[in-house]
Amino acid sequence: MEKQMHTKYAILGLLTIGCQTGYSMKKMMDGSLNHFWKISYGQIYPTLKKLLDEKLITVQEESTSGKPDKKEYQLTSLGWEALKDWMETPIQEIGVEKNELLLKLFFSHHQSTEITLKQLDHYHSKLQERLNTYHAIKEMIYGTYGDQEEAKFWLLTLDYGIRTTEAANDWVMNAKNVL
Amino acid sequence: MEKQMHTKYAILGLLTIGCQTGYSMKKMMDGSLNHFWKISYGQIYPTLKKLLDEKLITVQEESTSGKPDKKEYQLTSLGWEALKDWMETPIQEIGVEKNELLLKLFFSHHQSTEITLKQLDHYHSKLQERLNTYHAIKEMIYGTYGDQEEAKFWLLTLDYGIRTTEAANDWVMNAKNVL
DNA sequence: AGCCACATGTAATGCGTTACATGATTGC
DNA sequence: GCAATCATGTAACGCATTACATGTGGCT
Repeated sequence: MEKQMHTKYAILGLLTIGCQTGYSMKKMMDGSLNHFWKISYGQIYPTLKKLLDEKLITVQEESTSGKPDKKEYQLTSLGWEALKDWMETPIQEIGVEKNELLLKLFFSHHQSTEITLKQLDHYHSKLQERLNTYHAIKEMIYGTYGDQEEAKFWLLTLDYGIRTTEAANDWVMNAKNVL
Repeated sequence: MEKQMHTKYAILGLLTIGCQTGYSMKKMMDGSLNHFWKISYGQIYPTLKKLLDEKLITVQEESTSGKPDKKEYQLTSLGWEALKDWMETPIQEIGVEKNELLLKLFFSHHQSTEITLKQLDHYHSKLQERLNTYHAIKEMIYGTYGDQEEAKFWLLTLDYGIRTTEAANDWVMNAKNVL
């Protein structure tokens, strides 16, 4: 198996939840997976081409009447197998998120406490923004997909974001007291 | 200012806390900043060269007697200024950490609950490992740097890791019950 | 003799973003 | 008429990792 190629499996996965075009994959990512995954067209289209080469997907070009070209992709049985294998494989390691605020804090000894507190406050407001976004997505999922079985899993991933962000918030509060 | 170039400021910062060689910078990163930042020699040495060009640092080559070449870098006043500016600039956005477990969970509707639970258990053990590492680093910092003023900030960054990892752990426990 | 820690560096490669380029359909 | 949404795609660039290449000093 390749090194990373998570993008590949992300796309295979998206094909199983109703995203059949590159465009709709991007939309889904931006709308509902944005808190733990991102993808750009610069990855999507070349990857789709690659997946075709590997026979993991097939395509049906729709050029019905005047409509623009639209390519609808489907998983092949090979594709399903590849996805299943990946889904069952335990993750090798938890990624390290680079955190610019922590990097700054790490070197903050040279700096006035006042400025450090300002940075923490600013970070707190960013976290708060993020929490608001998460709650908005949650409502959206309830509204738009509430009846679908998949929604359970989608809400779980959101809950992860909410809990860890709240923990970060608690940390900020404590850090401000310690300084 | 350049797009990202966080690496540049990470190196400037490391120069202020006693890491004067590329080698010791890497060691410090691996030992104490590993939970929120990583760096490789492939970045360090080219970046040091660049910082020299920009006159943000200077170098003293030590070739005393038979010893191997060793380059000790120092911040110039320009370098201090650049670092200070960066330290005071509020971060533009909180990074999105790609989370492979969440990606898998997002598509788990097609999969047996048994396998999903296995994935969660495995993730839990990874989180636990990470927590152990964090506590070990905490002890190390107390022991090695406990008297230095910087230690306060270093322990705060660790506390961030501990709190968010514990929150992730709580989430796993809850997710297992929900499934 | 062999291994580990110290120490520096480059080249190939991988992964991803950004900016660009194009064009139809729908709704105001 | 104009903006937004739908829709596909590429080229240049940036950032970082990995593997390679080299060498000393000290300890066992």
